[in-house]
This record gives sequence, structure tokens and C-alpha cells, in this order.
Amino acid sequence: MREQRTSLLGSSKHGSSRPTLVDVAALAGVSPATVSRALTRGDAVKRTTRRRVLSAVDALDYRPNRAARGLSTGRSGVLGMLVPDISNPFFAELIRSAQAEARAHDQVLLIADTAQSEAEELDLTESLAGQVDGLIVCSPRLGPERLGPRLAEVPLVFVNRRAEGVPAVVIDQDAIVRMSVRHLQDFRHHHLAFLAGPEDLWSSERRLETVRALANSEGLELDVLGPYEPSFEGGSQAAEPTVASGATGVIAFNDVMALGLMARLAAMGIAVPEKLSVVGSDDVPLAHMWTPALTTVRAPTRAAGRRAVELLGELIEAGAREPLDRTPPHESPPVRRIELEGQLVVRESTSRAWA
Amino acid sequence: MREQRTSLLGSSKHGSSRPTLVDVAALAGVSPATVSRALTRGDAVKRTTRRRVLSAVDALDYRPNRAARGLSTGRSGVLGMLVPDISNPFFAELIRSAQAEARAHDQVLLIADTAQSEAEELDLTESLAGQVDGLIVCSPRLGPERLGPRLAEVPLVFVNRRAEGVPAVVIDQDAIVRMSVRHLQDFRHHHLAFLAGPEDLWSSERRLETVRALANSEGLELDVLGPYEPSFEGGSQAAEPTVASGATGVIAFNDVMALGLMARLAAMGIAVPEKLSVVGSDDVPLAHMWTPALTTVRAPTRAAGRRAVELLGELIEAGAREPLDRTPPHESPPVRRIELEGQLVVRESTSRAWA
DNA sequence: CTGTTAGCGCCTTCAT
DNA sequence: ATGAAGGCGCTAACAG
Repeated sequence: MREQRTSLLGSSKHGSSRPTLVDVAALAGVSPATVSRALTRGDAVKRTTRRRVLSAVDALDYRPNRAARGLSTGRSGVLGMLVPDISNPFFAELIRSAQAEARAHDQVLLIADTAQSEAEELDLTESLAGQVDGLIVCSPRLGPERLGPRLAEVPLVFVNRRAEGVPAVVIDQDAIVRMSVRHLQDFRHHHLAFLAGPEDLWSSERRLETVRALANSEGLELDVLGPYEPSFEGGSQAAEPTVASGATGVIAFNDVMALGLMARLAAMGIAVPEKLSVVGSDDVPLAHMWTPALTTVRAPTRAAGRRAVELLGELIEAGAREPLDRTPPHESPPVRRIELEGQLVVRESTSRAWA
Repeated sequence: MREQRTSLLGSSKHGSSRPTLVDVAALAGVSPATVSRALTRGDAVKRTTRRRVLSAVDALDYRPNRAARGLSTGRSGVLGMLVPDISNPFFAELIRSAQAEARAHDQVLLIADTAQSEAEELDLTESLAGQVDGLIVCSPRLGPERLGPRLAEVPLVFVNRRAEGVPAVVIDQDAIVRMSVRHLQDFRHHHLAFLAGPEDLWSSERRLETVRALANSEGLELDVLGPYEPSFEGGSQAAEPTVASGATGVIAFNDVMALGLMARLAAMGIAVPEKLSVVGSDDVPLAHMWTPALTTVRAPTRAAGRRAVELLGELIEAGAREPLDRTPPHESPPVRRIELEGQLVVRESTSRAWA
């Protein structure tokens, strides 16, 4: 019941600074080590002791100093996430869910925008690698052979790129294409166009292959247009070629492109879906607000963000546990890969072709 | 020319870890303190010494440990930035420019999305306050009286909210309204509608006052509609009331709302600008890609982001220099406020009314 | 201009 | 179950 608190807090260099572990320990009448234990692990602290500590903690409004903790543990509590374009609603949503998950684990998410540029992607990866506990790279333009050197420094997770040796969360691109094509087939379309995204995007290339194979096996006529930037503007640029192709059904690499396409088509006086059926991918918020509302394949964005953070967390843990010098016995742990599936959402931008 | 490097590096606990200041010092043949000085300040290091240090640095690929530095300096090198909605292109752009500026100063920007929620705003402010050197809050819903308690802990900068005692970067809202109204007047509109954003948004309230005053003094008929959420959907919801109001010119709180409005109007068969002229605010990328392209007031987004970071940087510096215990002599330093101006961009969504 | 000496606040063996 | 002691990597006085 002693009241040394004032003097103890006063022991800090200047009165205005925040309380430290030592202050808490003093107030609780235990050693700093005990406070640390009570706060970081459930282990090895008597219930009553813990309670005393905890109440001292909030009596003092104590919050641990992350830098000090980081210096000790070697972990900063910061996760990095690279996205090609923050303003793309798909990534915005991914960011939100990842952030929520990170926060739930008392971690913090550092976002960086690569502006769709390979150079920026590399640059940011390098400079972030040293400051974060782990890195999530969304829709990377670069593969592990370029980003690879950093693999050794920091756990890395890809979102939407399947690559040798890199743990990843990917949405099944083949399934997206199958659903889209199937839907158009159901509506009697025989001549399709595919608006391709950038060639260095795994998801776009993957779909391109699949749509080609599928068109072939199903006896569909197919025009591949592009590559275009995966943006509203990219979609707009695709409008003329799309019309020129004579296709009656278009599959765009993503919703934002599909929207750009439709905007331009409208300006050209081409009616959707009467003259042209359009399918997007992702189901961004604008997709259903548009006129006509866009048929698309809903991406499990929230799950993707959440699971990417989870996966990264596991990798970080594993890395921390790993014996320091020797490589782990024989087989290295298998590279984890999480596969997610999209879901077709039929709206007004598609309809039966009577050609 | 001695080659102790191997053994020196070996002095670290385990071979795989990164080199430290001490390793660099040893390789350069100087003391750790000198390396520190050479790296952090330009002062007080002989040119030749610095060169030796620098070459040792990159021979070893040394990069300082932020946590350790932070523990020593009390600064983490992390700046926080709260935005109401990442996917709003206005904030996306703000984030990009702020991030660039931060990076240029070797700082890192932590983004958090408050989802337009007061509760989240408060929550995030509190939890971030302890982990960052300073905080930028964009278009805050809460004023200093609510966020205030954290003011003491960490330098705070508002973007787009003028408030007692809080340094801020604000875009002149009165000027935006004046330009918009003036433009509509030039086109002979006498009956205007204003689509208001949320009531707790300073920028919206400010504009509301101004537009009222202006309508009054200019003898314009004015209908105030709303408040609506400052989103695409909010704008859509405003369509019917807008038409019902009988106004021929509409000023929307921002571009995203204006776009939502126009989308809905199109679906209703109301021609823009023939039946209704629409003015937005911000000039987000979609504004000029839309059909019809949106007349709007371009916000100096990049400047705002950059200057917010600059201003925050100055505050942090000042705080660090400040004598520790006593309050600074007499007058506290004046609260800095940076005023920026938008610029009218006339496009196709406005035209002369012949009513 | 440079080296020496102390910590920053926390976590973590090692004892007890 | 708890305490004591050392160190993480860096910077900041203070001497020289």
C-alpha cells in the first residue's frame, strides 16, 4: 500500500514522458521482468499477480514502447503491403480487410502504392524489406527471380500471383474464366473478345491461356485485345477495337476496365447489353451502381486480405522459431498456397445474343 | 588493410544476422559514434573519414536498425495518416503525394481508413498516437475537443478542417463555392441546388454557409439537399430530390457524389447538361473520363498531401527541440495554417440554361 | 574532429 | 512463480 508512485514516476528524466515498464512494476510491487511476462505471454504468472500488474498498467495508462520491444525481440510489429494502385477499389478493399486483420493481431499495416510500375515495385520492396516483419505484394509485376534477393531477408507473401517458392493467396483465375465463358455461352454468344491486362500480370496471363484453351475446345470464336492498362482509361481505349472485332460478348480483365469500356461504348452509341454483352471481374462497388449494372465475378476480397495477413503471420512465427544457423532438417517446410474462388454475379450488362 | 572483417562480423550472435554499426565502425577503423555522426548529421566529420565510413557501409550493405535508433532518439520515423475512405480517389491521391513526401524525408506513412465513422476515427487516433511521431487526419469528423486528449501526446495536423488550436492544411472552401456559383451564374442559372455532405464535415458545413450567403446576396433561388454520404451512392440518392427541386444548376459536395448523381440522372432519362447542369469538386480522375465530362473545381491534392507532411515534420522538429519541463516563454508558437486554392475546370456537364 | 561512456525500454536467460 | 542482470543497436553528452 505504499505510495511511492510519484517519486518513482519522477525518476524518469522529465516529468512529461510516458510511464515505463519500471513504473508499472514499482506500482504493482513486482519486478520489471514479471510485468513483461504478464503482458506478453500467458505463461508463468500467478493470477493474482497478473491482476495487480494489469491494474497498475491502466492506472498509469501504460503502453509499451514498440521501439524498445522491437529492439529486444527483433520484430517491429509492422507489416508491409504493396499494391499497384490504391485507388482501384479492388485493392482498397483488400487493404481494408488486411488492415483489420493486422490490427486484430496488434500489428500495423504499412501500405505502399507502386503506381503499376515495376521499378517502383522493386524499389519499395527493397526499402521496405528492412523495416517490416513481413511483406505482402499484391498482383506483383515482378516474379521471385527479381524480388528474390529480399526473400532471404523478410517473409514474403504474394496475392494473386502463383510463383515458384513464394507463399501466396490466389484467386482461381481459371474458374473466373470458366464462369464468364460459360455464362456467355448460356446466352448464345459464339464470338467473344477478351480484354487483356498487362502481360506481366500473372492473373491476366493465366486467364488469357485459359480463355484461349476454352474457346478452342468449345468451338468459340475469340479475339484477344490488348494488352491494356488495368484501369478505367485502359478499358476506354479498348472500346473501338472491341466494336471492330465484331464480338458480341466481351470479357474484361477487371471491373474497372469493364466500366471504362462501357463508358466509352455509351459515348459511341453502342448499347450494352443489346449490341454487346460485357463481363467484368472483382465486383467492385461501382459495378452494381453503374448503368447498366455490370455482370462480373465477385472476388473474395475480404478473405484474401485477411488470409494474406494470417499467412504472413505464420511465416513470421515460423521464421522466429527456426534454429538460427543450420538449415532446418532435410525437407524445407512446404510453400503454403491458399486458393480462393470467385462467384459469378449476373446483372444487366449481359443478355442473350440473337445474332 | 587488415582483414578482420570476418571475425568482426562473426562477433554478432549468429552469422546470419545483419551487420551493425559496430561492424561498420570496425571495418572503417573508427568508433561507432563517428559512424553514427557520419550517417545522421552532416556535421563534425572529416570528409575523408566520412568517405571511409560510407564505403564500409555499402561494402557491408549496412542499413541502420530503425528500432534501435528509435529507442535512442524517441522517434520512430513513422507518420500516421487517417482518411475517411481510401477508395475515394481524392484521398487516394492525397495518400500518394503524402507518401512520396514522407519517403523523401526518410519517413514512412502509416495509412488507416476510418470508414467515415466517428468511432473509428477516435479509436484509430488513440491507438496510432502511441506508435507514430505525428498524425495527419484528413477531413476529420471529430474536432479537437474530441481528438484533443491526444494532442498532448503527438503532433497533429488536420487536412480540410479549420479548428481552434490545430495546425492544418485547408483548401479554401469559400473560394470553391464562389467559383461554382459564379460559373453557374455566367450560364444564366437562377435556381441552384446544393448537395450537402455530412454535417460534421467542416468542408461541407463551410460551403453550405457560403452558398447560402451568396445565393442571398446575389438574389439566387437555392435549394439545399441532404445531408448525404459523400459517396457515389450518396449522390445517386440525391437524384430524385434534385430533379424535384426544379433547380437548373446543381453543386455537389464532391466529384464522387456528382458522378453518382449523374449516373442516376442518366438512368432516369434526365439529360445533363441540357436539363440540369452539374458542378463537382476535386477533379478526381473519373471526372474527365465520364460522359458527359464533369465540370469541377480542381483541388490541389498533391500540394495538400505534400504540405501536410512538411508541416507535420516541422511540428515534430519543434517539439523535439522544445525545453523539456517548463512551458516555452510566454506566447506559445502560433498555430500554423496553410491555405490552398482550387481551380475551376469547365467541362461538359454544365451549359447555359434557357429557362 | 573523434573516442569514451552511458543509457533509451524492453525481453530473456539464469538463478532463486 | 519471481527476481537480478545483461544486452539488443543506436545516439548523446562529455572529454580529449
